Order: sequence, then C-alpha cells, then structure tokens
Amino acid sequence: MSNNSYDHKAVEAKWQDRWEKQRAAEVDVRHARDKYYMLMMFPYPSGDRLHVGHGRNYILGDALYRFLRMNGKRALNPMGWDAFGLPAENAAIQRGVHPRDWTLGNIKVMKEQFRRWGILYDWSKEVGSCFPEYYRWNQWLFLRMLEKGLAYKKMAPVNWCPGCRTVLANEQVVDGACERCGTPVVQRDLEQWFFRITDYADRLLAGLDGLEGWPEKVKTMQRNWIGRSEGAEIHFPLPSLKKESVTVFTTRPDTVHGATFLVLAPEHPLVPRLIAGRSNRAEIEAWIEKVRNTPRIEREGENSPKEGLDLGVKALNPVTGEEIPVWIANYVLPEYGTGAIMAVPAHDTRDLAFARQEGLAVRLVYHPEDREVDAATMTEAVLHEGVIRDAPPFDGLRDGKETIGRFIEWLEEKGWGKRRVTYRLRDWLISRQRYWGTPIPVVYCDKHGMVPVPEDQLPVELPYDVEFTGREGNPLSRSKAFVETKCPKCGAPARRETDTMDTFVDSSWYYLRYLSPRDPNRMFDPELAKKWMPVDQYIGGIEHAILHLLYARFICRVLFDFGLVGGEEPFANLFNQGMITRFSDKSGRVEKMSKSRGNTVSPDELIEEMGADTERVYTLFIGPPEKEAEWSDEAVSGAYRFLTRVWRMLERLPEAPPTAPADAELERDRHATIQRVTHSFQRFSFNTAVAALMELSNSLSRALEEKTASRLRCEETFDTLLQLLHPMAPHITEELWERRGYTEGLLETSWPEHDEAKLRRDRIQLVVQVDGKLRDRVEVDATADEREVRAAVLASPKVQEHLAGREVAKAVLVPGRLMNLVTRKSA
RNA sequence: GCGAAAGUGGCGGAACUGGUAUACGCGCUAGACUUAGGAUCUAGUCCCGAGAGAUCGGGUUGGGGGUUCGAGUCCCCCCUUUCGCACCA
Repeated sequence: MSNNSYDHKAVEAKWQDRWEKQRAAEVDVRHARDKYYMLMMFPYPSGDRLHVGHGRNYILGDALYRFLRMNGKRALNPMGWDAFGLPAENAAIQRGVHPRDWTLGNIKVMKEQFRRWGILYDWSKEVGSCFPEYYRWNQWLFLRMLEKGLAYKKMAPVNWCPGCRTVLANEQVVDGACERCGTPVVQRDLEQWFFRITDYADRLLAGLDGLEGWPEKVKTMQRNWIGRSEGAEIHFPLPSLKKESVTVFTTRPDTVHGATFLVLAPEHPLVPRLIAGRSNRAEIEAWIEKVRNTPRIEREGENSPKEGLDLGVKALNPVTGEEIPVWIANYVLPEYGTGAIMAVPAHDTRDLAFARQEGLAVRLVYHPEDREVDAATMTEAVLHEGVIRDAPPFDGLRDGKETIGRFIEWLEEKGWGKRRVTYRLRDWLISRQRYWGTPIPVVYCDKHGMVPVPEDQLPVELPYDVEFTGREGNPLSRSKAFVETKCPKCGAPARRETDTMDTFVDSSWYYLRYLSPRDPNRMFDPELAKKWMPVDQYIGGIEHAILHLLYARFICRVLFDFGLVGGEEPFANLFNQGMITRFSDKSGRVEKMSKSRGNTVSPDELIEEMGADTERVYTLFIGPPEKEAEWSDEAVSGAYRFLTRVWRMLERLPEAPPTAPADAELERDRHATIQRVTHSFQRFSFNTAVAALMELSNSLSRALEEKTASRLRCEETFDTLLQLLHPMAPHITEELWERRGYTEGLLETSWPEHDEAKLRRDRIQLVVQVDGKLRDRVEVDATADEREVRAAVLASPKVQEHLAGREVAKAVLVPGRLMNLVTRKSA
C-alpha cells in the first residue's frame, strides 16, 4: 500500500483483518459502563447468496453501532443464527447434504460476507439455534409452559400429501397440490402442540399503547392481527337434540330478532349429531370433506363462492320463539368465535348474499318509534326490496354501543346469552412434523400416557444419522435410536414425541441468550436480563411485523410471569428498514430485489470493483432507510467518486497556505456539518448525513483550490470529515486517519461536538418579502433589532420599487431569517 | 371494502417546530487534460418570457378550496400510487 491512489481492496482487507484480530466489538456484559443493547434480526442462514438488498439492514446497524461507539457508548451488538428451518431439510432431500452440514456451511459464508462489509459484531456472543446448548432451553421453556398449562395438545388440520405420505407446509402446496409429486393435497387432523398465546391477547394488545419507540404501522398490524371484538354469545336451542343448543357469537346481538337462520362451520362439533339419522347423511359428509380439503387460501379468498347445505334441522330463535333452519356453509370458519353464526341477512352483506342465493327469509329489524331506520347498519340492498319488517320486543334499541350493552344485559337476564369478547388471534401451533427443529421433550408410555422429559435429562438431542427422502412422514419418526426410549416414570419401553418446534420458538428469546451464551445451567441470567433489557434498538425488516415480534412479546410476558425478566416488553425501539428494489428484465418492472426475480446485485462484484465502503455509502445515501429504495447501478459510482475525492484530499492538504483570510468560513462549515450529521444520525436519516458530508468535502476542496483557508484549518476540517464519515465508510477513513499520523483508531476517538458560538456570524443575510413574495436579500448585523432591520430593508432600492409608494401596514420579522412587508390596502 | 403511508425537476431524493422550494447525488450539456476513455477536473442544468450580458419578470411541490403576513408543511374535499388486513360473524 505504498502508492497514493485509492486501492480499496488493499485498504479494506487490511482493516477487516485488524478489526477481526482486535475483536473490535466485544463487550463484557457484566461491566458495561454504558448500557445500550442493539439487535439485528436473527438471520436464517439460507443457501442463497446474499445480495446488496440484504446488506441494507446490516450496514445501517453497523453505521449506528460505530456512531454510538464514538459517542462513548460501548454498545452490545451481537449476532447469531436462526438456524433451524425447512430449506435445510429440502437441501438434504434434493442434494443429499445433511441439514446440519448445509446450515453450518451457510453460516460460514454469511459470516465472511459480514466481514467483507466491514461489520463489527460481538462474535463472542454468537449463538445458533440448531446447537443443543441453545435448543435445550427451548425444551426447558416448553416444559415450564406445559407445567403452567400454557402448552397443550389438540387436534388440528395439516396439509397432507397422500402421494408422499407426508405433511406439507403451506408453501409446499401449489394450487392445491404437492409441489413435489403433484398429488392433490388433503386436510388431515393430527394431534398437535400449541402455546396458549390467546390467554395473553389482552396484555399483548394493551402493551402496544406503551411502545412509543415502535412504528405506528407495526402496532396497527399487531392490533388487527389480535383482532379483539366485543359482542355476545347467544344460545339457540335445538329441539331435536333436547337439551343441546347452538351457541353463536355476534358483535350485533341487538339484531338477534332479525336472525332468520343459523350457519355452522362444516367442522362444527355438533354437525355429526345433527345429521346422525338423516337419509342424506352420506351426501352431507362427502360435501363437508370436500370443503375441508379446499385449500385455506381458496376457502378464505375474497371471490370464492359461498356454498352451503340445509341440514334439515330447526333451531329456536330465543327472542322471537320462531323455528329457523340450520345450515352449514363454507364461509363460516371453525376457528373464529364459536364456529357458528346467526345469520341476519338484513344487517350483514355476507348473510344477505347467502340468503338471496338460497332463497332464505330476510327480516329487517327496526323500532316503530325510529323515524329513520339506521341505514348504516343495514345492507343497502335491503332498502330496495320488500322484506319482513319487525319491531324488536325490546324497546331499548336505538343507536350505539350503549343500546347494545343494555341489550346484552337483557339477554343475560333471560338466560339467552352473555357478554363475550373474541379474538381473531388463535393459539400458536408449534408442532412441525419435521426433522430439523427442536425436539419436543415428551415421551409416550403405554401405562402413563404423555410424560414430560425430566429437566435433568435435557437436552433431547436430534440424532445426526437420519435418512432424508421427503416421503413417509417425519424423518425423525424413522430413527429407531431416537424414538425408542424408556418411560421416565416407570422405565418401561416408551416412544418419544417426534414433532419438533416451530423456529419462531427459537427466535422468540434469543436476545436473552446473547447475554450469557455459554451458560450451561440456565436459559439466561436473570440478573443480566434485568440489567440489559429491554433491547434499546431492534433493527429488521417489516416482514416480521406480526409473527416474530408478537411471539417474542408473548414469550417475554411468559418469562416475566415466571419472574425471570423485569419487564413485559422485549424491544423498546424498533426500526424497520425498507426493501431495496431494482428493475427486473423478467417482469419489466421495478420489484423487490430477489434471486427468483433475477434482479439482484452481488456484493462480491461490487466490492471487487468499487469496494465495501462504496456499497455502504451508496446504500445509506440511496434514500430514507424506512422507505423502499430503488437500486441504481449508475448512481453507485457517485458514492465511489466521493470517496476517491476524499482520498485524494489527503495529499492536497499541504497545498494550503499557513494563513488565509476565509478561515472562519470553513470553520463555520465544519461546525454546521457536525451539527447536521449528528442530528441526522439521531433521526436515522443517513441519506442526509452523507449529503452533508459531501458538502463539507466540497467546501474543503474549494478552500484548497482557492487557497482561502489555512493549512491547520484544512487539516482540522479533514480530520472532522474522517470522523463523521467513519460510521458509513469505516475502511477508507481508518486508513486516511492512520496516514494523517494518528495512532489511536477512529473508533476510539470521540464524536466531534459543534460549538454554537462558531456557527454565529457577525453579519447575516436576511430575506426580504413584500406581501409574501421574495424581493431582495439584505445584509444586516446579527445583533440588529427590529428597527434597524426595518431601516436596512426599506433602504433597498428593489424593495422600494416593489412597494411602489404603498404604505407598509405591517412588518413581520423572523429573526435571523426574513422580514415580510405587508402593504395590503387596496389588494 | 377497511386500515395505514405517500404524491416535490429527466431520475433517487432535501427542506428540523409553517419562514429563501428543488440541498446532495445520478443523468444530461459544454469545455479542459488526454493517443483514447465508461478516468479526472471546470462550468451549466425546475418551467415560461425578456435581454448580448450579469440580470429582470412571472409560474411551480397530484387537483380544488380554506386558515395565515407567509403553506411542500396545518385543515376540508377529490384524484392517484404503494403497503397491510379481510367471508372475522
């Protein structure tokens, strides 16, 4: 590196090496003077090559980390791997590589990429969810939750491929068929494990209000996902089943007398009994089976037709005493509410559509004393047709919630129903019929049934020696060595559970493990957790807005209830960076950068050609980080040119004269830039920070060119430029800093502070407006009072010209900025 | 349909609490240095009109209205785009 041209390859290799050797980011969590906990999302080491779009997340985080470091915060910035998952198992089936080897290989590749981006992680805290030292604590957590009734088993449908005789993930089902063999997929009920997240629905909802450091967007998405709705459940007796009744949930109990039929989900538990003696039973069952096997996406789709069958059974509307038909239909979902609805066609568009289609009665509910029927609550179509109009038997029905509340009380008095809140949120299904995940630590014994694995027998390790065919179910269930075990209670031969856990279990508590990654005795250290939690800054993609972030909030509350963490919320501040897009030749559109769309840019080639610093600066400069940004191949060179100019400036510094007239001007620019860049960093506005630094570089370049600043001033400005630029372009700045003769690295320097006094000018430019229009600029003393300013303004010939003799009715002075003369008499 | 965010030059985008709209960069144009350059440097670059010229006048932040001395920014209506959710009873 003896020559003077900018050899980015040599510079970057040198500093990446040095940071690695110095282990530049390590923090002793026990002695951290200045707690600041940063978190990048827990990446999945997929086999796909990383592209520059992925880089945005990490580059942004690293810029922030370096900024914090220079501001005296020894931030904790760990990285680890969400290493379990489906792609590893697919790779094993397709390429015969063991999931573990495949995953470890990918981790290596990704770490190397991080190194080449110049990103500093605290690798002494590295964790990987596929290692027994990590996943044993998933198992431990599971056992604790089982103990508290937060983990339980129930029947739930899975996608089943009869061809491969195996369970498929939703993404493996293409157009209702198995992606591998093309056999139509059917729904099959299996007993599966769940976490009772619905018990925490209200707390998860309430907690969102306190999360001031989260984007509104994400909070709204979580609120909608939880989907709390208030209403009532109402019982409709079934005369044919004696004491049984159908319980429905409704948000509009006040319309119950308009209920002209009931609709049950085909999966509703009462259905088999209702059709027990019927002649067309077989026909109905076949139809139910067909609906059940309709892929969920299709069944829930907006445009899929409503289909239903009359069960030929009657139910009693408790309020009207009328007998109404009971139907089953595909548009009623078993998971929501009670899996049954009262259909009020006059007040619900879906019920109306169905009633029309099937020729069912429509009854409008209104009160005789209401002059106008509440049109908003009623389907418009009803108004145009003859329908039965009926007054409710209860005279409290008017507008609004209060009425509904009183109505529910009335229902409760009569014993016909009661208040109820339901959630869209369902319990978290954690069972996966897969090999590559955390084994669920329970054993089945003929005598004792399901027996939890005792804590001292953890971890239940995944066997390595397993065969991957993609057929005949879970590979784990074919491993004799794994399945065959002894009952922990009686020692009799028993079978292990072969379901493994959803990887969202792994990622819902990893931030706690970073604090004591090698602790063999505990999931994490509660003392350290209390000290470091919540995470101060979490950075990641919007794609995790709901599932991951909701599960992590849930598990944090569970751990809080266990007394292991000090707060219910894991992440105080959340930042979601936008995606990088690029024009795709395939589709002819600008789209999210991805391998399948063929519009990726490889960091390898870019780094080879222009360097990691160029990629970093461009990525930060491209636009506001929370928004999407379109990658432009040409614009990248702007960042490269900027860095080259900075590089060349070093050898131009000696050209500056010992003393110079406009010293103060450059000094003001320097301080203004410090202020702007610092402020930009605090707002995550990296694009404007880069712009400000380009401006300072331009100013310095001009000063050198025109010899208007002294040598010392130029050197000082250059040094500041290097410091401010360091978080974005760490390699080149460290190299130049060293060449400037400093022995201490830039990371160890403290972030420059601006001096208000240096920003002040003796004379300032003031904008002059006449009736709000810009007419002139005048120079006045910075200390001038209103009278003096006014005198200076009126002295301007241009102003006089535009006043054209009119009288000034009012003069508005914005100190330091402008004066507006208002004439406004005749106008 | 419901919810959220956003519309500024040829392009990506600046403009902190209302106060010089278009910073910075890309692209483009002209010139310089070059055997050459997709290298580098210099100058110019929102639109319309006037002027040889420095300059001068007018207009412009999706459209319309309002508040204000003053609106890209605040309020109301409309249009468009993007994202999220959805047979949720």
